[in-house]
Amino acid sequence: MSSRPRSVRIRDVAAVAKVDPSIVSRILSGDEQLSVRAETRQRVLDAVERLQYRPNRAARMLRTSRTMALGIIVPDLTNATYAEISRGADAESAERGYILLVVAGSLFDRLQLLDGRVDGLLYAIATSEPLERVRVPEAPPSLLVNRHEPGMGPSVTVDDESAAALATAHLADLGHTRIGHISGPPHVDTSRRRASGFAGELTRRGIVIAADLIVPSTFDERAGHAAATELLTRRPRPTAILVANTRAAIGAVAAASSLDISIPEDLSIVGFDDIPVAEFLVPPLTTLRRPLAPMGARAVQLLLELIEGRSVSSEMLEATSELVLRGSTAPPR
Amino acid sequence: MSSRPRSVRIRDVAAVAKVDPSIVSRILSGDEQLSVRAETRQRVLDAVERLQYRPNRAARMLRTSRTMALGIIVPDLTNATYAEISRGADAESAERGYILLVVAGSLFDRLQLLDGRVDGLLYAIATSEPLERVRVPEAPPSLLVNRHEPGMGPSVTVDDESAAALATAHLADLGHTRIGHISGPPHVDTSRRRASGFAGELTRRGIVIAADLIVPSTFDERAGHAAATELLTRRPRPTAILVANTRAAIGAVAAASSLDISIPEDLSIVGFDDIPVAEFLVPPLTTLRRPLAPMGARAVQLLLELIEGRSVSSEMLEATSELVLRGSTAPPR
DNA sequence: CTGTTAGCGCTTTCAA
DNA sequence: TTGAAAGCGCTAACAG
Repeated sequence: MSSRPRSVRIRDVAAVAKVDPSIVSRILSGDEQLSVRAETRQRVLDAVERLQYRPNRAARMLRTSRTMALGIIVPDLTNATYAEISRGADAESAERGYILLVVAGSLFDRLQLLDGRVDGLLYAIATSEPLERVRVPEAPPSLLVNRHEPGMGPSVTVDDESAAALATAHLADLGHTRIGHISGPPHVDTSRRRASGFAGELTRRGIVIAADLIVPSTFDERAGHAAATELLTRRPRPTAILVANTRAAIGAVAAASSLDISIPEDLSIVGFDDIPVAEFLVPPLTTLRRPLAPMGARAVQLLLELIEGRSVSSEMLEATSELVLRGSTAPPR
Repeated sequence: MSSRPRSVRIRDVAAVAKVDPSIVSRILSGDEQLSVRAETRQRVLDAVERLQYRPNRAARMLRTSRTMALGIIVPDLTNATYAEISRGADAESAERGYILLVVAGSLFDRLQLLDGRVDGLLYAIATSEPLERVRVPEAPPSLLVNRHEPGMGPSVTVDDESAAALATAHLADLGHTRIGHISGPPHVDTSRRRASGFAGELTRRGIVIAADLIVPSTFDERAGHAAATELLTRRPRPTAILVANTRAAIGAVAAASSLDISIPEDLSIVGFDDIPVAEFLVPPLTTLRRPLAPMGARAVQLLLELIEGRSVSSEMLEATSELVLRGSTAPPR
């Protein structure tokens, strides 16, 4: 039961350096206005070093009403897409002197516990989170990432529609005409933009879209498996599928295998988001590499604007998605 | 540039309820000692409700020297094993009134930014993080999870040795005698305990262990691919491989496929950790389901002990691992 | 059963 | 170029 040693306070440093605490404070926070003799500054720095002084975070927060932390809420930590978005957000946060805190789970549950710990919040929620409840009193400035929702405030997205069109064009170029789409939850705009890119490209090429070849799903393997099974029992069977998420695409590959359908001979598959596992599936998965990290980084920039009181409007990133060609796509046989 | 409205303070609530701020404070923090008239309590609660009062976190932290937050540092967010450990830790934290903050990256870089934001820290670092540097002044009470390191303070692990033995026994029972092991980094005790469980079980059965059938690797698909390629070009070739990590196992499956070796006919594979994707690989992967969430939960319990000043010793969980039989293992042909 | 008081450690405005 | 003073909002010991 060792009681922890009392920590070093700014006044201890001041005493050692023989200056006033306010001088120490201003030196340490890099106050531009301050003019101080080089020798005095050195004395202070030495004292800080010698005493191993670390400012008390709570006191600083109380005084400045700033936490210098940002949060990102993700539906679950298992999703590599969010991991990548977070990575970009994290790097940008660090750049700006903030720490990014990742919290998993439902937004609504977490808001109270997060209250007062962050200056702003990124919502990376592609799931069916009841977004209406987000506008609660304890919510700090916030920004939606990878999703846009009218009335929900500003957001950052990428051009999912063009990405879907790019993948669809690839499949059509290979000669596929009966192409299915396993889409995300229909109430999420990201899903709708992808579906519309898919349909638009087919229309542009004069390929008729069978309505029953678009099957909604969610973002995990099991749901992808179920959706693909449904799609692959349709007659005539699609010869290619664009899957709106790589985890679901993995499920789709498994479903094809259960049905003894070979990839890519009998079925081509393209998945959204080039997560690390994609390259090592059998066959390696052709994917759409969306600019996820840049999206996370941009989200932080905009959130910081918001925190500083400037108004911000929703943005779609200029950066485009790239098609990563691997073994899961081929001409129909 | 709208300046945010000044927030409601405890004294505002006190004024409305016509009591002293200290009464409000004690009612809200559930002070047992306090005896207060039911009617007074109600007046306070009503005022809190009406004013939408939320205590200022920084002030509370400053006063109590407690943040009521715990942190967990993971090497990267992409790893489903850590995600599962975090899930368990998160649930237990919530139970105890704490929030769990997840931070990705290198421990050493993050310590400063995390300083003062958490009461304790879980290190879920299976990588080659230079652990010596952990003992820096700004480190709060901490606990190692999924890894034990002498001199590094208390840890929580599970019985990896028995788990490895269990998987090895399964392979031997199927009739395999030439079994390889793709292990984790040799300087991590978790890897060594697995390798020792593997070797022990073979010895117990009188199976000779060829030293060149144990190949070290790290925890991702690419490394697993490389290690498996190495292993599968040995002659005579192993007919089964125990892989110390599921991401590496995925790489191993890919390597077998590149070499035209069929699973499970020509090669059986067992991976550590039953991550969601395992069930949907082709073939579905036989895995060891370690009690990851319980390990995370127990880690939080012990960390809380540590924070309360009690001394804690390293623990290995009683809960055992379970072998999840799927399609990647079969008798040798 | 309720109120008074002091102070956590810091930053910032103002004065010298 | 440096110092003095005030106060952020809360809790806890003590007093009544």
